[in-house]
Amino acid sequence: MEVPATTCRTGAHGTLPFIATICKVCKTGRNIPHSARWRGEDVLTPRVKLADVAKVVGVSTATVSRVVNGKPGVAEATRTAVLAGLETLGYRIDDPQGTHEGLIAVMVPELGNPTFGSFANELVIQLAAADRRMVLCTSGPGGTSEDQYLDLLAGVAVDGLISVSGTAADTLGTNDHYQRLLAGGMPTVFINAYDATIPGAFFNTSDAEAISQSVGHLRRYGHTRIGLALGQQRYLPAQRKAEAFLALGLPAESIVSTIFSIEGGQAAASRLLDAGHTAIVCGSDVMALGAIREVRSRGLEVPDDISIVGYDDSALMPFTSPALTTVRQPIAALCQAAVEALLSAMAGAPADPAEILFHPDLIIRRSTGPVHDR
Amino acid sequence: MEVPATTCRTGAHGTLPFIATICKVCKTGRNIPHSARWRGEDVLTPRVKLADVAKVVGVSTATVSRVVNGKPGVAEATRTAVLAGLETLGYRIDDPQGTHEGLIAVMVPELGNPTFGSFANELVIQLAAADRRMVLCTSGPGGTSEDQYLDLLAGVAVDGLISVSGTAADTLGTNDHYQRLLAGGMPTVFINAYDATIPGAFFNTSDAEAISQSVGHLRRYGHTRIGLALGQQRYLPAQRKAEAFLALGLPAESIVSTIFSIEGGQAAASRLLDAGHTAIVCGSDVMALGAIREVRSRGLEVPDDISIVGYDDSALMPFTSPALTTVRQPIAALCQAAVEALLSAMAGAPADPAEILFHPDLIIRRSTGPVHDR
DNA sequence: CTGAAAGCGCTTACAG
DNA sequence: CTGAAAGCGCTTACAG
Repeated sequence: MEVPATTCRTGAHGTLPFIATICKVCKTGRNIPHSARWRGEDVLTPRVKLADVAKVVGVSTATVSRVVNGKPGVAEATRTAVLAGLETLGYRIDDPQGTHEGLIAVMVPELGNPTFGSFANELVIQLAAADRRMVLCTSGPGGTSEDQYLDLLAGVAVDGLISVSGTAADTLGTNDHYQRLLAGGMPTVFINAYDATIPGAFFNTSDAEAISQSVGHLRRYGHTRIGLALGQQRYLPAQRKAEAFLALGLPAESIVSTIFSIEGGQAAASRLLDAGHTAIVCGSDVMALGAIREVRSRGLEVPDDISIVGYDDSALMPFTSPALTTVRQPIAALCQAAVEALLSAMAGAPADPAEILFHPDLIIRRSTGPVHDR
Repeated sequence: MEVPATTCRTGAHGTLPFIATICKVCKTGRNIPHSARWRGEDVLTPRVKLADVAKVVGVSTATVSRVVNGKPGVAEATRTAVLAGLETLGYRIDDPQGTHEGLIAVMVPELGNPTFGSFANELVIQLAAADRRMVLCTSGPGGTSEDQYLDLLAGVAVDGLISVSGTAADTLGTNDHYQRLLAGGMPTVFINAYDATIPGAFFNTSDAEAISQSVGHLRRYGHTRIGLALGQQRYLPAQRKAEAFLALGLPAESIVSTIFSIEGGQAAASRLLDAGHTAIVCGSDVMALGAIREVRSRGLEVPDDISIVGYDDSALMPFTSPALTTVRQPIAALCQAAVEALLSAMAGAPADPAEILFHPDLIIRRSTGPVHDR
């Protein structure tokens, strides 16, 4: 099998680094696509023509053409014979968009946070049940950006998009890519994001509810100096949690924004502990683990000295030390609603721009307890 | 924008459930692909023809054709003018394979196990550094099967494949799909799998080394009744760990195979504890957490009564109760080697079928301790 | 229902 | 280096 030259179609823009790459200058691929090779097509033997099939079956090319294109006015017997001929000769229909089975793309931030893995898992299952295939686009720091993925999707046969905690949750920055995709009619649905300028369907866990459950639980244990450790303030869930926190009569000084990671949780906890808080509500379970680490690094104990509440109820949280009290996102319900909305959008239903809030559940484990004055 | 009818091209096989689905009977899509809509093409206005461009630029269709196809023998000035004309009129080249930028597909089992999330994260980063885009195919129970994904890949523009702990690690069952892809020249690379009948490159963590480190550590603590809790025996890593275990002089009765999950770990531990073992080496961290749960459910403590060793050193294991002693897979090194091999295969380097073993590290935390006779 | 033939969009020797 | 013209594979009125 001959390896085709690795230049773009024009041949004018130098050699391309890899086979089947498109040329950055003219956006054109090579003449013989590399993918044709592993599809098992022999690029050297000419492909089957309509005329070949017509000759074998003993009909005109017109008739074969009609069958291939599903035009009416072909006797059933003839159609069957032609279909058989197409099959045996291996005639391939030229589909510029790439014939495919309604592939769904799912955008998720980095998979380091197990919650996003759970969303992905739940979505494959739900989509598989609807006989859909899903492909995951993970961005994450150091990886491919969400915008790069969205550009990519324009060149790949994708029929629907589910975005989980994506840039549409980022209150800074524009969502041009999503705007363009939606304007073009790409069925799209969002989980844990909201952008009023995007006419999409948004399915979110209620941050207000999560905060009120967490704070209520701590107050019942007698805590009054309650801190809130959040990730980047530019993300909507962080903003909403902060608002809900203030709405409960707690002071703005008790809110610390760092980043959504173990280190971020530890840093936020450090400042909140310095300020004399006896309980900390965290923006994610991962941050909560960082907060616990900070408490212990000071020779204190959770929950004897300090209570910690997480958010997400991600996998394995029952096994942490101590088992984490946290607010469970209703992942299955969220995914089910999102998939349903996506499928109906794909079926042509008119877009119904709205935000639907889902109620979380407080899962009480061992990281919270009665206040203990220090 | 008109929504096209949702029937296949032949129109003879009933209505398709969704727009842009292919017909199960004739494998044909509809006439107007749905994807054309969100790409912003107006399906109702005819597309730009070569002749249109020729007229505007003031050359013959032959010249435009030459430029589009990169044929030689066009004056540079003419070529530039034509390229400009193509651009302004928005002429689109019909690329049946879908022009794309060398997309890489990564197959991973379910993301419930954080280790697979870590592999995915590491691979996006490494591929992004090489200016490659990656798309994740998660199988997992209840989801889309690996074989379904592999079939799908034949219809999508994918230029390379990395399979992590896939069916090629399954010693039962055939790997026809991989065989076909590889035979067709699809650049493919495997992580944590091995199938001698596949002429691919395999990058694996040494199971023998992992077991010998774990057992050695426990023996140093005085344990002699050491059990091994594994997942399905059909998977190669389970088989290899069992072999290594026996090679260390430990009895076959001390090996229990269940499944790779918390429940599997718990069930295996239950049988091993009944048989009087004082330490259990597990096939994954997730199984180890199940084993710890079983120990505790019997009123015993880890590591005071029973020592537990995990495998993977997945995310968050330092935060479990107790922090898990485990064997760390060298994920970064494994991914780096796999990506390098894949890129060179994509660049046309001859396939180099071989298995390369990577050495793991024992991470000693708090779930292991001196033997304590019961 | 079917085919001969005209037509369409693109490519490619051939002539200059 | 460029265009007129023949050719290719497919589609589509039109005639029967």
